[in-house]
Amino acid sequence: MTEPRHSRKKTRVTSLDIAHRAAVSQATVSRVLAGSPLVNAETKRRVEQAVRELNYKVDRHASSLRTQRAGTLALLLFEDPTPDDSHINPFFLSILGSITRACAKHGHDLLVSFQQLSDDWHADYEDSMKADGLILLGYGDYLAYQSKLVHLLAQGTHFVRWGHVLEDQPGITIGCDNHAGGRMAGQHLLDCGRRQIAFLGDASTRFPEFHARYQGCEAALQDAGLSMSPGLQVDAPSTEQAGYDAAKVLLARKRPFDAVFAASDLIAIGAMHALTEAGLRVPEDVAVVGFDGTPMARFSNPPLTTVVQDTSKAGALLVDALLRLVRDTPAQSQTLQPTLAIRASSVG
Amino acid sequence: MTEPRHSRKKTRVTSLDIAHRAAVSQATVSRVLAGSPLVNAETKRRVEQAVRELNYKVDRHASSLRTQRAGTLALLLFEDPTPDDSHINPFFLSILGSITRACAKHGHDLLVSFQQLSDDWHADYEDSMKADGLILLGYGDYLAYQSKLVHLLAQGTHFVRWGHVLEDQPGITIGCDNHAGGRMAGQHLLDCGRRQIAFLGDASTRFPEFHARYQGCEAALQDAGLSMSPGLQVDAPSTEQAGYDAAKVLLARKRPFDAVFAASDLIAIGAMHALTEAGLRVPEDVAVVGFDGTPMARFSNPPLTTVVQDTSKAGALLVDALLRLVRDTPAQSQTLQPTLAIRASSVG
DNA sequence: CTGAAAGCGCTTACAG
DNA sequence: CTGAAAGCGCTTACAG
Repeated sequence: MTEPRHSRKKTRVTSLDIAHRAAVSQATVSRVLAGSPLVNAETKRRVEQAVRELNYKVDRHASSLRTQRAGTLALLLFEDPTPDDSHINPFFLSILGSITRACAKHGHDLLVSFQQLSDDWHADYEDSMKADGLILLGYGDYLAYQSKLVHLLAQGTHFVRWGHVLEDQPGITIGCDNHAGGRMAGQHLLDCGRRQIAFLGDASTRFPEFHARYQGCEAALQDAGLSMSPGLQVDAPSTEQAGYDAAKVLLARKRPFDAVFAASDLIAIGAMHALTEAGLRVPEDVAVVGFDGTPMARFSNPPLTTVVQDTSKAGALLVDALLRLVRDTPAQSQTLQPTLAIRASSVG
Repeated sequence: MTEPRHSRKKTRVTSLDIAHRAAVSQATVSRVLAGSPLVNAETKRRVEQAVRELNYKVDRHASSLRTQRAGTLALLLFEDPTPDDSHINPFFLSILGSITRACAKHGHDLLVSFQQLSDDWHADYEDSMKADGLILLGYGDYLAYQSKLVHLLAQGTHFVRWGHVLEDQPGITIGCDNHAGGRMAGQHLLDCGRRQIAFLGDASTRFPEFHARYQGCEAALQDAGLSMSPGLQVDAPSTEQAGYDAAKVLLARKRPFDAVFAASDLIAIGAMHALTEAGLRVPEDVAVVGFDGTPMARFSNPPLTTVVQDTSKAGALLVDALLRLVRDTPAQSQTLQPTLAIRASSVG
C-alpha cells in the first residue's frame, strides 16, 4: 500500500512566475495580492488570472519574514494533572471550536498545544515569530501560574487568558461572571424548595472561578436567610471521576442534604452517578445543578440543569482582545453573563 | 483595565547579536543551533551561553524560508452539517489530543482548522508553506470527499486521513478494524443472551466505517445461525440527538428487540435516553453497546459497554505516517484492533 | 573547525 | 500607476 508514484516533487510557483506570465514586475504581483489600491484594474485582472492558472499561493514564511507578522495565534491549553488526553475538559474544547472559527474569520491561523502546567511555557511561540500572540486556556491552581503570567507580561508577550476576572490580574482576562452564575444556581435550588445545598468542587481562593461560584450560591442562600454548610462542601477538580469520588465522600459524612451544586458539569455527572449508585433518586431525593453548559449535560441521565457559559462568544472575545493587543489598540478584560438551563436533574 | 504601559515593543534578538556577543560569525551561531557536529566544544559553549543570556529564539520564518520546510503539520477536522461548534465529536477530540502530543514529540507544531465539508479545502496550507502536510479527520459522506482526496493526491500534497481502510483508497489511511469491532459487539450481545439486535447508524456504503460495524455484527450473528433484521436498523449520524431520534423511530416501529448496537457512543447515549423515556430498562429490557470508547461512555447512566478505539495510538500513527510522507520515506495504511469495554448497559 | 557570501520569496519605501 | 532595489533572518555550500 506504499504510494511511490505520488511522491513527485512540486515545483514551487513564486510571484516571479506570476510576474512573467502577467508581463508585469514582481512588485506589482505583490501589490495585487496585498489588495493594494494603486494598481490599474486591467493589470490587476491579468495578475489574478495568472495566479489562478498557476494556483499560486503567497509563501507565508517569506511574507512573514518581511512584514514581521506571523498571521497566526497560538492556543495553549493546560490542565493540571490530566495525563490522559481523552479527558480534556469538554468546556475548553467548545471554546477551542469557537476560537478556530474566530481566527478563520480574522484571517489568522491557529497553532494549538496542550501542555501540562508543569511544562515549559513556550513563551517562545512569540519569540520565534511562530505566533503573534497567545491564548491561555485552562483551569488549574491559580497561584501556580500567576507568576508565569507576570513573566509573560514582563517579556512583552501578547496574551489573553480565559479565567476568572479579578481586579489585580496581570494582563487581560475574559471570563464568566461566576458569582452571578453561582447565585442563579442557588436561587434556582431555593425555588425548587431545597434548603441543604452541598457544593462539590474546590472552594478556596486558589481556584478563583470555583470559589466565586460557591460564593454566588451562598449569596443567594443568605438573601433567603440561609447559608451553606462547610460540612457539605467537598473539594474536587473538574473531572467526572473527581465528582464521583467527591460525592462518595459527601455521602460518607452522613449529613443530610437535598441538593448538590457542582462546580462543573463533569463533576455533576460523576456525582449523579455516585448518588444513583447509593440508591438516591435525582431529583426526588437530591436535586443536582452543574456549571458550564457542556453538550453532555443535555444527554446525561437525568438531563442536567446547568449554568451555561456562552463558549461561542467567549472564543470570539478572546480572539478579538488578542488581536487588539497585537495591533496595539486598547483592549480590556471582560465578563460574560451566564444563563441557566433548567432540566430534569433539578425539577422532577 | 487597559494595559498601555506594557505595550513596549520588543527589540528582536537575531543570530547576529548572538554572534557579536560570543565573538564568532553568524554562520557559527546557526551551526550551533542546528546542532552541527562541526563546532568546537568551547565555541559551542560560548554561543549557547549568549543564546541563554539574550533569550534568543531562531526565527521560524527565516529558517523555513531558507530550508523550505515549515516544521508544522495541519489538522483539518471536518464534519458534515454540524453548525454548532460545541458538538464536535469527542472521539475526534481525543485523537486531537494525542496528535498534539505526537507532534510535540517530533518537534513539529500543529495548525488546526475545523471545517465544514462544504468549505474550501485549504489544500493551500501546503501550497503556502504553512504546513508540510495535512491530517484529515472526520466522519462524513464518503463519496462527497473521495474526489477531493484524489485532487489532493494529484497536486502532490502530503496527507493522511483517519477513516475506514479500504483497498482502493486514494492516499494513506489509518483506521480502526471496524468489522472486528462490530463482531465483538455482536458476539458480546449474543453471549448476553440477546437475539434481536437493532442497529442505529447509517449502514450504507456511503459511510464505510458504520457499514463495516454493521457487517461485523451481522457476521457474529450469522456464525450463530442468526441474522440482523433490516427492520431493526435506523440511519443516524454520530450525534446524541440523532441517536435519540433514531431510537424513537425504532420504538415507533413496534418490532420487538432486546439489544441495540449503536454505531457510536454518542448515538448510544442518545438512544439510551429515548429508551428510558419510553419506560424500557437498560439493560434488563434492552442491552446497549456503543462504539468509540469515549470518556463519557464511562459516566453515562448506566455506564456504556462500548468498542474502544485506541485514540492515543491513532494520533501517533497518523503523525508518524505523515512525517514519513513528508520525508519521502515509505509509509502505509494501517488498521488498529479495537477492544471491548464491558459495562452495565449490557450486563445487569 | 570557521567565516564570507549567496539566496530562500516576499514587501515596501523610493523614484519616476 | 509601475519598476528596480534593498532587506527581513536565517542555512548551507564553498574556501580556507
